[in-house]
Amino acid sequence: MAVTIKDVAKKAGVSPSTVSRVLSNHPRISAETSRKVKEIMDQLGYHPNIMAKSLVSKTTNSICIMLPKSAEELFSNFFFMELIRGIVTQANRLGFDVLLSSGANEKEEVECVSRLLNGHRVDGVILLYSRINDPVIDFLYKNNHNFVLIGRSEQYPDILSVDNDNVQASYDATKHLISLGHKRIGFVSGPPELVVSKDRLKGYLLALNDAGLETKPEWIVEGEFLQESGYRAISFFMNLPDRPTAIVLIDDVVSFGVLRGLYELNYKVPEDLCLVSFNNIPLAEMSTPPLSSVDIGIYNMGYTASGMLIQAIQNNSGDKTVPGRYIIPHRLVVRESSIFSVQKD
Amino acid sequence: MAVTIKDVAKKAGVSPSTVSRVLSNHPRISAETSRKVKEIMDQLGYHPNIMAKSLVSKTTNSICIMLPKSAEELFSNFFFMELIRGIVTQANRLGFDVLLSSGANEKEEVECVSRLLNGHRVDGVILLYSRINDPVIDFLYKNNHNFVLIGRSEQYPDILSVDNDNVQASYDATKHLISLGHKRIGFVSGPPELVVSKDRLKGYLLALNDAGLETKPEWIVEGEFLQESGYRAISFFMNLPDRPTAIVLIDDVVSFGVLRGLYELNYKVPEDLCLVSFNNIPLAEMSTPPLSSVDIGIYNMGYTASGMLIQAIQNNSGDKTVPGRYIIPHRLVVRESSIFSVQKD
DNA sequence: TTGAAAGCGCTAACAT
DNA sequence: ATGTTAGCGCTTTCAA
Repeated sequence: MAVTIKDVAKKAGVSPSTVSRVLSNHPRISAETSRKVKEIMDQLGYHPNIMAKSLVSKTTNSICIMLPKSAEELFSNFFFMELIRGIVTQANRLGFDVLLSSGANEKEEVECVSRLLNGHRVDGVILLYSRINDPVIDFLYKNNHNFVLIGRSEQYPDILSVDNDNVQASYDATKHLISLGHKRIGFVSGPPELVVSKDRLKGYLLALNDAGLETKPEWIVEGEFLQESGYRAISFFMNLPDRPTAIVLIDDVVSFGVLRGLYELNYKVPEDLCLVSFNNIPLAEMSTPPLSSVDIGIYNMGYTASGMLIQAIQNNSGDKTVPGRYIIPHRLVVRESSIFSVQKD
Repeated sequence: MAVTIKDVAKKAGVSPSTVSRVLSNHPRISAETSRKVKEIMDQLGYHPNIMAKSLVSKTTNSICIMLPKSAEELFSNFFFMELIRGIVTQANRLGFDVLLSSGANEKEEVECVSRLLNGHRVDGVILLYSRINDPVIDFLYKNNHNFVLIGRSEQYPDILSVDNDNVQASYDATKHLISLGHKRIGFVSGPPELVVSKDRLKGYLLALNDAGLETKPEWIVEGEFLQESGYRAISFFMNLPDRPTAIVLIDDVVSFGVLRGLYELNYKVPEDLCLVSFNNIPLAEMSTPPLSSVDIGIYNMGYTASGMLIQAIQNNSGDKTVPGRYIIPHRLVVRESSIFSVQKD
């Protein structure tokens, strides 16, 4: 049997409550007793039972990360790992543990957060994705749980969320290509049910409109956050009669597929086609040619989301002065994949 | 206040213990009461308090994943994300939650697992890495905790672990290059404190020896699981008077750095240098040229480790018939980066 | 088949 | 500054 607070109390000749006070650095405890109790504690190898503490304090000092139903299909792994690193780092710094969960589908996801939150297993949840019309968000919102979104919700614009200004980011990326003289610019998007796909598409269209450039439905293709998407998209694009001379891509990984496809078709980047994508993963710098990419501060998003959630949890019995929405700044990193200027035609 | 077992009991006109029995599918409970109680449960929106249950049952149905101190520096993110996916999937399937933790250094890591395990927060731990002389492993082993290692321990060969036969895998990769006629083969290793680096180096040397080929200290360089390592290594290799015509690399990501470096130096793969690396990440297939790589079944390793740990936890009060060590099979996937045969010289 | 009661390890009034 | 006491919500003998 593990050593409990009572064992420590007995051996130290004090009451259990005194030991408890020492544990939580209660102000009104004599330095002497504190020292003695602490000594006995590690003499006995005492470790507080976290479950017992949680039971009475009604707080778990834990948060939960919900992975999307099929992380492997939707996103580049890099994105998630980086987000998670940020979340875990900040949570640990603030004395919180992090639980990782996922469901096979939306129903399971709801059941999962419900079990965890209502079962007092965790104090709050971070969703790593923002889907349009998400039942998980509905559940969390309606039951007044603590949660923060990576991204944003269209239905509930005021909920806690950490996001980029994806419209602006995409606008910037597109603008960059326009400034190089490109007139025909394509867009490879992500899954349409994700808010981020929608926002980036919007920014792209806005930039073209502002520049008075033509937009064509066939210059926009939807895909996933996978190389295959880029690979497929490119054979489509390059066969168009009026093919784009540059494209904006939802994710660096998609660019890799494009690069591969272009190589096989014997096209050169940036001479035949300029590329700008999002996320700026480390590999972007090392590809041939190095990829222009919008750095969106993924780690920072995770870190910030984690801090926001924990602040919300701790403020919960007080005033609700937590800001609703936090925008992580983005930064376009121009590399070789987009340094080719188009000749006047 | 949340609804408790008592509220359900009162409303159903039974005792709390009956409700508890319904919850755990106790055999001796009438179908009628069970039905009625369950009805009341979701009528009231009852959710069992996981902490309270843990406190009395002395089991948490949770395991913990320890991330290495600086995941970002040591390994490709892909590797970890894939491992984690496997662990979480299997754990959830078996009704376990997964906690994610990390420490800034080895001391913090020990403190962390100690707090979690001794504090009855989790029932067991999975270590995602195998370092030589690891104090975390010491701690876990000496305190008789439930844990499994991804990799293996040299000090404690009998502990639960999931691993590849890395010596053989590296032997196979090297043998493949030898069979193409290469006589001068280099090796880019990982951090020397990792067991996996040691094992793969061993397999490489073994293959060269078995083939009666020369080995040279300058054909072996140590690095990290980063592109930069490959990038640096290659400028070193290519300046050697008797430079290798092929290299084995510890990780695909390192190969990407090599590819970039070779491109800048105006060398061609596989004509000037053949490459084989480990892990077979999705990008390996999409690089130019596609990379030959040893698939080590990362997801499977995580999945298996998770299952083993949970089995160990559940068997703990019974017989110790859990197998100590599980080897995940590997498979060399040959692609363009290594299809060039050397001419007889 | 069900109920009563004790207790898991801890905290937090309320005393002193 | 410290002790006493009463639970937190659940499971589990023991009795009925």
